[in-house]
Amino acid sequence: MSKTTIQDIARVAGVSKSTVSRVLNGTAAVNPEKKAAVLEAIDRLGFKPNVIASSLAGGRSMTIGVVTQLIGSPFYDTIAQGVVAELHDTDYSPIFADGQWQAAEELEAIQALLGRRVDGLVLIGGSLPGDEISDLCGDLPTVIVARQLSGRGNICISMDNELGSYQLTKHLIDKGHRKIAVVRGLEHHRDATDRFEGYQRALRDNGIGLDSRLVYQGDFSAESGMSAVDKLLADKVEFTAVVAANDLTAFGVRLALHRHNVAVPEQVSIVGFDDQLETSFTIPPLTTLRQPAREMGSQASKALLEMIAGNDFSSKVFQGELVIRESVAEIARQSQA
Amino acid sequence: MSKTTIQDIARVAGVSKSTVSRVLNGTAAVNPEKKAAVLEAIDRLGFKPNVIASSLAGGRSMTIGVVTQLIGSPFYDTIAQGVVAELHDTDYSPIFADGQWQAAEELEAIQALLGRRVDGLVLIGGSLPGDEISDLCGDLPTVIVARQLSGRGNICISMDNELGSYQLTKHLIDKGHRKIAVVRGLEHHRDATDRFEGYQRALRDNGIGLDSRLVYQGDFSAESGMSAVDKLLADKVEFTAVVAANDLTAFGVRLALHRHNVAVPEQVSIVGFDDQLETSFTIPPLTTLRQPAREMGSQASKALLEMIAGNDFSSKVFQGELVIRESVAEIARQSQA
DNA sequence: GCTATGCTTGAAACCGTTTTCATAATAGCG
DNA sequence: CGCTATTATGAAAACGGTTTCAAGCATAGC
Repeated sequence: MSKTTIQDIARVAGVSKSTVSRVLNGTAAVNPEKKAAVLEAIDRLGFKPNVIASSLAGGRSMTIGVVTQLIGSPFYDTIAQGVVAELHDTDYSPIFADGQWQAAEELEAIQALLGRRVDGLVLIGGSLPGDEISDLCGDLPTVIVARQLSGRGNICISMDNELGSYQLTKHLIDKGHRKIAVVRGLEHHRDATDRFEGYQRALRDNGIGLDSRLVYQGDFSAESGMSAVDKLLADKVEFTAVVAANDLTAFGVRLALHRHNVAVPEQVSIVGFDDQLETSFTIPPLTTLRQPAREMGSQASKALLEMIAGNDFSSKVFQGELVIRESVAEIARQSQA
Repeated sequence: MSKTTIQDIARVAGVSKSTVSRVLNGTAAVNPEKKAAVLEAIDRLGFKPNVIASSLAGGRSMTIGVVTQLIGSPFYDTIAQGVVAELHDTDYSPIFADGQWQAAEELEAIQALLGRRVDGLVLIGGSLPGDEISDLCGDLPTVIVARQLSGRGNICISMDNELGSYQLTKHLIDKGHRKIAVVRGLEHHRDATDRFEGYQRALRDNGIGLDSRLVYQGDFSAESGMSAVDKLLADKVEFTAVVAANDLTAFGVRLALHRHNVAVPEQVSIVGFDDQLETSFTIPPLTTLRQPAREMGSQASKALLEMIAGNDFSSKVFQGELVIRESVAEIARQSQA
């Protein structure tokens, strides 16, 4: 909390403010002696430049706006961490605002950030329409993570959810499964619908018809996984595997199965989506699809930095990685749950 | 990204900058007609005040520094969410900097934040000595969360880890357990040592001697939980329960036990610490101690806001809540694992 | 020895607000 | 109706830097 200003340094070092500013930013050569004097004054007075003043004068706030959707999901949290981590040894600081998965809140969050004159914006998830984003942000460097937006010129760092889910389902099919239940994620959530598409495509590609009794509308929660199993069992629909909307849902599925005394993976196989930390330690360890969340976050920051530097950057879609653990069993062609 | 300034508004509305500023902040009464004119101009030109300029002039940055320890722990993440959430509809924005659980980094993070002239600081966890913090922050409102610091005048929002662990261990003892293993958390980490203290006190209070073969030095990871069990079993030391440093460690313990075919809770009981989300869905659902992480975060913000407003605030220590699920079984006095 | 060139340097303008201060106008009061 | 107390308002001075501009000075070139 130094009350000393650049002016004080100038006086002590016997130079002008301009010169102090120049040694501070290295924007021009200064006489070594004067430079030394300035440096020594800075050190002696414990001077810390006021970033705010420098922002105002320089026209750049050296700050990056991050809008999150605070839902407490490990996936989104990890992305945010990647974003922050990548900014770590730059001169930019991340400043947060929450959108709460509601378009209105998100808009407000972005506007607040704009008011703070952030030099760039990273949007993690969210539900605001793409062109509204473009309108708001204008030519401000903006990156959207964990969301694919076809809108005009939006840069997105996203995941191929369809493919991931396809791979997962395909894996099950390869292991001999035919009656594969699915617990869908939140209705109208793009990730959820994409994943469901992948599930369907895998079925189609392998000549398996879509059985509507096997699809359950969940919401990414563990509870929805439990309900799905309860219903499946109550309705006496046969299934040998379930693809869950995400890992958390898979946890619910697994517990419900346990409650009903059906063995995993002997009687029913399960696959998740995300590869969150705990997933290696469930019983049995869960086969799932790893999303490179942290890397997506750091890519977003990198992209933003590039754009701020004037270079351009194009969207990037990551592919997940199938991580095979022990929740899927191979079954003989005609066995059932 | 409005390039329009308060000056433009003034011109359009036919008043002076001062008047515009006054209607913006309500700092003084202005003629209703002029006020209307100003408001209409603001609306028409889509004017958004430049927060940076206002910070510089006003001497307050309207920003709160948050230093995190990005370790990807759900507990700390949730605290951060609480902090952000509580700031949500104030005019303050949180600005993050990461300390990475290293004193040097933490110091740097705080200094960066100070350079940005934050109006308050919340430190989540961390390892910087208390008086160094006091030195750095001077009279800047500062709140430390998830850490107890006896230093001069530091405000802390913390958890009684000792008590929590005591309760957990006591619960086990009440259920008839006597040979209770413990997997300790990260060495030298205050939370870990406090929890170990609680474990010891519960033992002592119930006339049970401390058996060093039952204590394993872990590091809060799931892996350390697994190793602990492996070692216990390899050494053939008898135990009927294990208190894990946290939930994640408990997951590891549980999996290792499964690998060795020991039934939970029939043969061995487990308790965790944290009550993270997934904990309700493990097999069996884990008995643990709930830490009010989100609430701690929001309390921190509240405290800070109070302090900024000039009111004072005193430290607060939360008590966890024992949440009993199914990972602990009652055992007859002499049965063993 | 004199001018052209380049490098340092300080003065001053500027960034977009808030806030103080003085002034003009209005209201209150006897 | 005159005088004071109050209120509304604008001009101008901060806030703490960056940046433009012109001038000073030394060196190099011829």
